Amino acid sequence: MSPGAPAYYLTTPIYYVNDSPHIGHAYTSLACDVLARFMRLDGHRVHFLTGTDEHGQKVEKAAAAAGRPPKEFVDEVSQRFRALAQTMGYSNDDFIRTTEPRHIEACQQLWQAIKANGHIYLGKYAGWYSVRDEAFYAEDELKPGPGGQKIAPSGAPAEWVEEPSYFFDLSKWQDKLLRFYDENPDFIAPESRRNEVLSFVKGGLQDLSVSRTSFKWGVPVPDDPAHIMYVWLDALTNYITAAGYPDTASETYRSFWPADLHMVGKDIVRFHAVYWPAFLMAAGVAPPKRVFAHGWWTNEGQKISKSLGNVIDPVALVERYGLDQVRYFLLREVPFGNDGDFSHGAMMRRMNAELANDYGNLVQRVLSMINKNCAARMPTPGAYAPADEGLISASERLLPAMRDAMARQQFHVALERHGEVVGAANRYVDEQAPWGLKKTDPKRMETVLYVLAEIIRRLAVLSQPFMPESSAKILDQLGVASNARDFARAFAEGAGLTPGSALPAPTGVFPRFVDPAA
RNA sequence: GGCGGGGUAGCUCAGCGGUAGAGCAGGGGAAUCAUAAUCCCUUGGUCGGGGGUUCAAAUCCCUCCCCCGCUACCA
Repeated sequence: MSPGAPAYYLTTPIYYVNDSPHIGHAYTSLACDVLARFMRLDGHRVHFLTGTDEHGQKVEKAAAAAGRPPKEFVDEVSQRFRALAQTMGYSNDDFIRTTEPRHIEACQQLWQAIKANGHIYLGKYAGWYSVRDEAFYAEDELKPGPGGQKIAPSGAPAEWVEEPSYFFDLSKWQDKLLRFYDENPDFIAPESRRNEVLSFVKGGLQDLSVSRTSFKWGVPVPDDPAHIMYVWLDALTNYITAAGYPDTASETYRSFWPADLHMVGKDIVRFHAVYWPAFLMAAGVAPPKRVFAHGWWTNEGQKISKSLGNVIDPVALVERYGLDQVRYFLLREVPFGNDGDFSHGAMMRRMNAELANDYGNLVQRVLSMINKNCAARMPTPGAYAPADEGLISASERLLPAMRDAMARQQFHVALERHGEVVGAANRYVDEQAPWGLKKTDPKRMETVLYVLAEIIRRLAVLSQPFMPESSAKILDQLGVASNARDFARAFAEGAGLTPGSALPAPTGVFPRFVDPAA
């Protein structure tokens, strides 16, 4: 990638090490991975970041329960997320851990910048706390219990506690945030989430407690090590840590910050779209360009929960259906941003109808005709007929169409456009009936098969971000050089397939799923 | 309660002032190169209920009924 190429920085949230990796994690990272691959192929210098959030009381307790020092404990459990990245084929450029020195330094520097600007003050954090739930509750959430006790919604007793805490003066940021949203209408997507954030901020903001003294496992507050930084100030900072902060003069920082996109689940929009830009503005750091909040999955129509025991393990899906098939399904099935339902039936329909029957079979029927009728060599085209031109031009319009969809994170639209060209190509095969031309007009047959091979080349180039392995197999079978698969080269003048070049025997790329139960 | 989104064919959804659309599922046919894949045609809806505006309303207004999200400091 040339040094002058435009930079593109995108992030997943850092995943809490105490969780087991599930489909939610896989989904967020997958969306980023596909976008990262797309942008790389489209000539960008991409920095794709993911990682783990390793601090907090729960981790401290879990480590203690396991009888291990916290650091040793997180070294082990964070490995599960790196393994997931491996299994799912993610192309992240960095994997950040909040326990790394670079991150601790960045957090403390950011804290000092915010404090130096007068936005952090020492106060007292007071509230109704339930030890059993490890959570604070608002007055109106509590019910009166026996003996004047306050009872939390969970049924656990709550007690009034006070502890010294540093506060961030979030209450002063309402107007600035609203102006920021107004000036950056694309900052929060989709629209529905933007509305929610706007109404939340318009409703008024309270100062935010940003330190704790009740546990130790976290980033120490500069000049007051009795406090550790609380939750989001620590976690969110990872995005600038990985860009090189506090070294704002570094090449990395100047290229990649502000980030182009923070991909998040809908449950954590507020932290990313309200607190984070406020923290950064308070420190004099530019806020990110965009936050996209995607939806959640249900399992066969059921809400997913640990207690129901219907958590979806992405690794098991990949073993059952195949990596590219799962990648395709997750991004094709649901308008990105909406909630979606994962079901075996839907998975099977997509992978059989759209991948095996439409796309895979298109490739297979064309390659085997070439193999059998053109002596396993790329056919030589004659002059193009209007039908040929029509199909070629449809494939040329596909890149800009997909680029536009990807810029808006509308993965399903990108795949839909791709599928439309697959459909057009299948219709073209039937209309041209090259098997009939074999006897009547072999020159024409060669032209038709060449046009089809060209269309397949472009389709495979464009499906690489979504289905890297399968697309590579197709491009290999067409004899496309591995350095000719980026968009600029693949769509350049004269980038077409070489007539007469020898081709390997075709092998199927998208197997049909046969249900053993059926 | 407040704010926001939604209720359209069996399913998932698009349409948002001009006499109802797509994909899948269902039915019929063509073709036979191919992973029994492909292609063509087709059944199917009083567009949540009621009222109103308009020459004309899924589409605008009013009202009622349902569903979902947000309504702050576990991540």
